[in-house]
Amino acid sequence: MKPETIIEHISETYSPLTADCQQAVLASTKILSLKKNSTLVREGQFSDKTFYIIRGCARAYYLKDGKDVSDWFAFENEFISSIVSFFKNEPSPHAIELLEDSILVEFSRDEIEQLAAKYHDFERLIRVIVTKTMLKQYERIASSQFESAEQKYTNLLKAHPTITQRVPLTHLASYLGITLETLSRIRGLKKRI
Amino acid sequence: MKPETIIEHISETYSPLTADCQQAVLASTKILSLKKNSTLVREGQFSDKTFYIIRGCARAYYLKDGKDVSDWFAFENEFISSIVSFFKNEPSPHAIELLEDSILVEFSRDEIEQLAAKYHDFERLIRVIVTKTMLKQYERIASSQFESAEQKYTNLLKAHPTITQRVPLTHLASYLGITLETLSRIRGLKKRI
DNA sequence: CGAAAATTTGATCGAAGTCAATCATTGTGG
DNA sequence: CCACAATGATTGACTTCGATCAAATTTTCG
Repeated sequence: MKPETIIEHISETYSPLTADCQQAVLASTKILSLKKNSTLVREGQFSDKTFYIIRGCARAYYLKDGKDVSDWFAFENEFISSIVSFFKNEPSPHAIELLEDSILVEFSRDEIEQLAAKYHDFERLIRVIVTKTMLKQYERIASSQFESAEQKYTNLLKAHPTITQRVPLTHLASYLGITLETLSRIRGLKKRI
Repeated sequence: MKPETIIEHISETYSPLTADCQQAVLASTKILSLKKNSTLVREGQFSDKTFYIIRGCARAYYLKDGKDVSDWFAFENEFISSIVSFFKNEPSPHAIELLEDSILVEFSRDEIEQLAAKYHDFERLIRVIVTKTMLKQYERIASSQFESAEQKYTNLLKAHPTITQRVPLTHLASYLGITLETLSRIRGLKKRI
C-alpha cells in the first residue's frame, strides 16, 4: 500500500485533509513492517510515538501485581500508543506488542504537534480522533462497571464479532477485568444454550 | 464575574485564545444562574449543549434497572454535557442536575463547531479539553476495573479530597460502582484505623 | 420540632476469584 | 514431518468480597 493511499484513507475515515496538508503529513510519515510479538513500546520507557495500523493488530498491557493485564487492542485503521507517555510525557506503564505480523505508520508527537500548529484541518483531525477515543472509553466504563462478566463479554463480541479469532482469551479476560476461568465458563454456557 | 473574565480564564486553563477569537466566543456565550436541583438535561431528550461551571457543581446520572447511577461530576472550571447526545446526536441516556446553586456558561454544539471552523486556536482549545477528558476517563477505567472497592474510594479521595463535602455518599457509591452500604463500611473502617 | 432523607450497622447470599488439575493446540528442533 | 515442550483453554472444589435485604440511627431542613 502506498503512503499516499494511507493518508488519504485516514483523511476519509476521520476528517478531511487538504491536498496541501496531506503532502506535509506524507513528509513526516514512517512505515514499519514488523513480525508478530515485536515490541513497539517497552514498560518504563518514554514513548512519544503513535502507531496507525494498516494491517495486523496490537495490544497495550501492563503488569498489575505481577499479572499481565491488557488495556487496549487496536486493529486495522485504528491508532495505538502509550496513552500516558504520549500525552503526559511520563514513563510508560504500558508495554505495546504486536499480536500479528503487522504494517504500521509511525507518527511522533513533535511531528503531530507541528502539523497541528501549521494546518487547521490537521488539528481538527486530531480532535476528531481523540473524541472518538474518548467516546469508546466512555462505553467501556459503562460496560466494565455496571455489567456482569457475561454481559461484558457479550458487549465485546457485539462491538468486535471476530476478536476471539485474533486475540487469545487470556488477553480478552484481563481486558474485561475478569479471570480466564470465568471467561471460559461463560463461553461454555453460551455454547450449550 | 464578567463574561470576559470567564473566557480569559478558560483560555488560560486549557489553551490560549487570541483576543480576536475571545471576542467571537463572547458573542455566543450565555450565562446561567440556577438553583440547586435544577435540571440541565432531561433523560431521553436531545441536548446539544455543553456547560462550563463557574460556581457550583453538577452531576450526570442515568437509570439502570430503576436505580440512580451517577456517571460524572463536574466542579468549578470544568465542563459537563450529555456526552452521548452532544457528540453522537442521540437522545440522552443521562439526566444532568445541579448539586448546588450554580453559575454556568452554556455553549451549543453549533456555536462550538462554527467557532472551531473559523478559529484554529479554538479548534485547539477543544482538542485540549477533549484530550484531558479522555485521560480522565482512562484513569477511571484503570481504577474501576482493577481495584478493590476500598482502593477505588481512596483513589477518588486522592483526586478530589473535598468531594465528600459536596456530593452525597449515595452518588459517590454509584459512581464508583459499589453500593452505599459497602461505601459506608469502608468509611467506617478508615476512621477506626 | 418532626418528617423525610441520608447514613450506618447487621445477617445472609451469590457471582466471580483462587488454587489445582487436566485437556487441547501450537510451533520448533531433531 | 513427527515428537514433545510450551502455551492456551477447560473443568472442578472451595473461598471471598461485595451485594442484597432489613432495621436502626443520624442528619437535614421546612
